[in-house]
Amino acid sequence: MERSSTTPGGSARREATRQKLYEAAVTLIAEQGFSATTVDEIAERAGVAKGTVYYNFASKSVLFEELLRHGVGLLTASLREAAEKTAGEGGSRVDALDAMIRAGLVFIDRYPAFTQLYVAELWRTNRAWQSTLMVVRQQAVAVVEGVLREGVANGEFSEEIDVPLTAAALVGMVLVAALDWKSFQPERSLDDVHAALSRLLQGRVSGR
Amino acid sequence: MERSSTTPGGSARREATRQKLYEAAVTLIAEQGFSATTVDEIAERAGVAKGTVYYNFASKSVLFEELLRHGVGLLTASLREAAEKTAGEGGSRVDALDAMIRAGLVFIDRYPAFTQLYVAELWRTNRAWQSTLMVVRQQAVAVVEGVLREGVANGEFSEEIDVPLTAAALVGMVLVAALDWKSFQPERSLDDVHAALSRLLQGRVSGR
DNA sequence: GTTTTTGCACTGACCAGTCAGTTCAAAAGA
DNA sequence: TCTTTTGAACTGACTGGTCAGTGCAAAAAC
Repeated sequence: MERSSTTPGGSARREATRQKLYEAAVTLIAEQGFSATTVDEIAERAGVAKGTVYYNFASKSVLFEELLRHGVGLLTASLREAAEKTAGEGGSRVDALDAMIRAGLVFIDRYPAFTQLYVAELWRTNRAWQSTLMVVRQQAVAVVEGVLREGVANGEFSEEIDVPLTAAALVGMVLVAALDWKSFQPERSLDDVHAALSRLLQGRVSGR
Repeated sequence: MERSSTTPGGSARREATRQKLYEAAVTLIAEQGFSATTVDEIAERAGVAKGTVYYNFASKSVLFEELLRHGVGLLTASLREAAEKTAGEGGSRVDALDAMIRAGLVFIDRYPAFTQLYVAELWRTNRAWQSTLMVVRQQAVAVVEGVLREGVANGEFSEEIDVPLTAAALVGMVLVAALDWKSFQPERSLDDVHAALSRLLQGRVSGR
């Protein structure tokens, strides 16, 4: 009997094949895009028969959709943790933003293929997983927006900032810088990249 | 007789059909991705026979590649113009960056579909048009890097900034903010968005 | 009279999804 | 302990459809 593919309660075996399929799919789709990646390729790279893909996921789209949910979930948790940690330590909201930048970089460092694929899909319209994507995106961005709002509330940030737009800009800054890092100067250290972005965040670009 | 599809010297008529094909392709590919978009669809939307597509372009890939070249060329020219104009007016390099942010926003406002498609392809590897894309990307980013270097040279920016990384981060900031603007709050004015990003650029976020 | 476009039939490769059958570990039965 | 049964998990050949690209004669545009 088939089981709903929305995760929980699967056997350990099943969960393991799912994981293998995610890993295979993420790199292939990051490189080639969703439509150019065949189910046969995914199965082959995962070391599994094609039928197994369909035993575990209702369709190619569903596999992809769950992959998105899974990945963005990890990112959101990581951002939230970074924000809460600095709050617990009594750090300023700028410190929280800085910690989140680092968390973002760590994530992208660990899952570059996922990040790539996420960016490639995010602003597309009319795709099957569009609504799923909106939901998870909003969860992640909301963490950044939350910190900005706290900063405005306690006077640390100007009341004139546009919270959603500034959040998007900050995310973009980290995203694009990190993807360029991974693509074009992968030998650089995370600390190095983090330092450059910190500087930009704190307006220590102009002046000396 | 077939003609090389690398543009110049085409008749006005031919150039017009090419343009129609670009416009049709850009929206379709932005929405669906390259592989999911069929040549038949492109031809239909352009109001042209399928054979005409192949009379004008050697293949689907070549059509797309020329589209990329064309679009990024427009962007680069626009950025360069913005940078040179403020230089001519004796503005500071921060002013130049600000003018380029505006130029970027204007571009994205006018060609949202192209921008979307460009972002979706930029960090992919192993695609046919990969090398073309690297070249045009570098042309555009180089304009930003140039302004940053001038700023460092004349003491306006810290010598410690990492030019390529900061350039990437700035591009990312504008790109993501603008795509979010177009996708989620399209009613806002360009000036509004520009003001928010200016503030961020000039470090007027923290403090009041 | 040359270039460009049209319309349309055709091909061959490719691919998402299906399904009848296999495997095997663990439960039930002896 | 050994045997049988069960069913979840997996397999891979197969199908039906799709799509990039071709070929070509006739029309339209220049």
